[in-house]
Amino acid sequence: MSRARVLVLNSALGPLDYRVPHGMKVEPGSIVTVPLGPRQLTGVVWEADRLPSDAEVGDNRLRNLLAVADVPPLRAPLRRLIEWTADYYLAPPAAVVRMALSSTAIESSRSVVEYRATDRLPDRLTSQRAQALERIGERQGLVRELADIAGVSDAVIRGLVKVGAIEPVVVDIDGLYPTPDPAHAPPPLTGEQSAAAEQLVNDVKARTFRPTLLDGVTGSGKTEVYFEAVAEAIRQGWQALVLLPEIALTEPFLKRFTDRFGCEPIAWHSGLRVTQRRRAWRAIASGEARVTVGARSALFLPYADLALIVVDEAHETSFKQEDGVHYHARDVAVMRAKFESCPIILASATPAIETRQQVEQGNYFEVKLPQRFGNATMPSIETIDLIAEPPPRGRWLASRLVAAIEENLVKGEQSLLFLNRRGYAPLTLCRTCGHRFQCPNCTAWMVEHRLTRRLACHHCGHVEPVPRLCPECHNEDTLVACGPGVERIADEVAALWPEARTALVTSDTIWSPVKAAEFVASMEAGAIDIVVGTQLVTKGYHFPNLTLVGVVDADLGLEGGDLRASERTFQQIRQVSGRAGRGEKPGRVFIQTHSPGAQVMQALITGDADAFYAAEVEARREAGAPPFGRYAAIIVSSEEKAAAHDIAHSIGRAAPEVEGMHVYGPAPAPLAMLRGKHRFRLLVHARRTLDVQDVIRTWLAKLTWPAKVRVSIDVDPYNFL
DNA sequence: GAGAATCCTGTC
DNA sequence: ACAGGATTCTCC
Repeated sequence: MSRARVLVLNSALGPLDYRVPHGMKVEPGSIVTVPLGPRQLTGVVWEADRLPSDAEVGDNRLRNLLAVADVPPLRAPLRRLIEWTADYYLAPPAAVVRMALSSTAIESSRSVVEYRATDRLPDRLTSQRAQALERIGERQGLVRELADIAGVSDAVIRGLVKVGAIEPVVVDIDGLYPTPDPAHAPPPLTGEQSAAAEQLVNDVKARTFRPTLLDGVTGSGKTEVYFEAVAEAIRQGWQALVLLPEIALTEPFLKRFTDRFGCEPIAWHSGLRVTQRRRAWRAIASGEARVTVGARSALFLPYADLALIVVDEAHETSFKQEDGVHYHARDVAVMRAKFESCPIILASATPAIETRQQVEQGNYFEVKLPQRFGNATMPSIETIDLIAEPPPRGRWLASRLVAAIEENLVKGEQSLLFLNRRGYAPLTLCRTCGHRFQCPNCTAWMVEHRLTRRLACHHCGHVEPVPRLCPECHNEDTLVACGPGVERIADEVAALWPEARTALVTSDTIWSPVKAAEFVASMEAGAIDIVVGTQLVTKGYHFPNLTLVGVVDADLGLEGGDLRASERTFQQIRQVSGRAGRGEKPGRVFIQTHSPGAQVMQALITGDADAFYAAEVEARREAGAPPFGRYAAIIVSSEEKAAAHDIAHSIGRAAPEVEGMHVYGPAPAPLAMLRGKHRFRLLVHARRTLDVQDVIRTWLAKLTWPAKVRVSIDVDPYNFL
């Protein structure tokens, strides 16, 4: 009799065995529907010897598989990647496999009914109906999606369908995507660029695992160079994947891609509608989707014939997933390339120390682009010592920076002010009694947002209106905002230059690819003089008329002092500096800091990245920090403080004595309370060669804890908060 | 992860 | 003895 081991999409469950009924054909990777008690679940058939089950179940107790999905089985390289990820990041395999399956993608129907407005208006146009029709406009989608867009209930939409103001449209989900044309508009490349491109193209042709760091200064044309490798994959009829760190970057990327290849690639991100997602998934699995661009999650899609992976802005820390499975997309991408036997390109102007180290050790190859494209030169960089020349009281821009912006306005060139802090002020307190507004769910101050007139917690999303009275001493109008956020800088800019056209760029104002596109368009049209923005503006954009960058508070990233603080500050400021002077005109950068003598600041001024990195690498080596040693965090959280505390301590007491490993804590995690849960953290530090995962696995396997306590493990943590 | 089964505890 | 609340077990 034929049995199948199935990895069901439920992290709490181990693998389950089923009987394969007569006439049904399954193989490892097949996506199946299985019965579980009274319910039905989706799962993936797996090699039984690779997924040991905790207790063998006899043949007589097996139930039949219900159905096999009409999509290609997950291929072996992806299955190995899922196993590797679960193993390395100490996550349940089911949680990883879930990232590979878009649950809606595997439904068997070939078409789906969407709805769109007609030009007929209903006889009875209620306010709800009017609102719905106005907000829906030209859009098309499922009833549920249209209702969301319109801010009305499903019933309103269904009512409009009934009276003919909205009509159904049958959408074929397997409709064809256009194929990008490698010969559409190849750009002229410099000698340096073509040499780099040729190397990468050859790697694609060879179709073997080969990781390459594409190390090019900002504005050196990295994208144009790796596009040649993408072009080769398309020419061969294979697939390519480009990973970007943020959705905000996809819009400009799509435009550049279209200019080069004549049509858009497949975009994969959280903002996709259900049908778009389903269609993209199926096209990727069938091999029809030739080039996919996406955020982290695109990494686990079931590519039929993947021949190239590009990780753009590979140094970005947002590639590290901070909830669910704590994976680092850059590292997992390398593993995927290994399992798929294809080249991978890590592109960055400021590569991470870990990546440089891999080059150093000969594990990764390196292709360098040291020159800016065309006549563009690197911007000049100077610091402004906030102690020697402080801004006027209640202001945040020093006079030298103000003067430079003034000059730029007169010349008709654009300026950018960078401050990596959303909102108006990071802390609000009462002048009379000293009361500080803290989030009720987290150990964090409430951040004032003047645009929305709210106090918001940036960790859990809790919002409350800004009160007029102090909740503590009930005095009126005694609340003061402490410190600047981007909104406050924008206020200062408006006060200094009331006639200047300014734009505020943060995740609060640019929350969709469409918004990003609007911003880019008005920048390019010259309709903006001064941009004030968070890290959202530090990368990816190319504005030739932007010639001045001011870093409002360069010390911000150094606070907290985790092991990557200096590196991150260097990368971030170097990236934002790279926005200046990308065209014909030279760029200038001003860095406001309290410690202009600090090594990071000196490295930024002189541009001597090598010396900075050498010093950082030495410091890491001495501390046994990554990449010379490893960390893993064990985070114990619970709504009950005592429960979290007790379990954390019993885990600490059970810590094994292992040569080359040390356990710190437990201690209250730096964010001792997050989203209403109390958190304690143990930090495991180990030498590089130790299999920490295995140690932690056996260590925790001996312990039990009640369901109200959650224990999560973060291997190679980035966020020490 | 959900529903059923079982275990605990306070109250009469 | 028994409600009813919390916890644990079972799904292949």
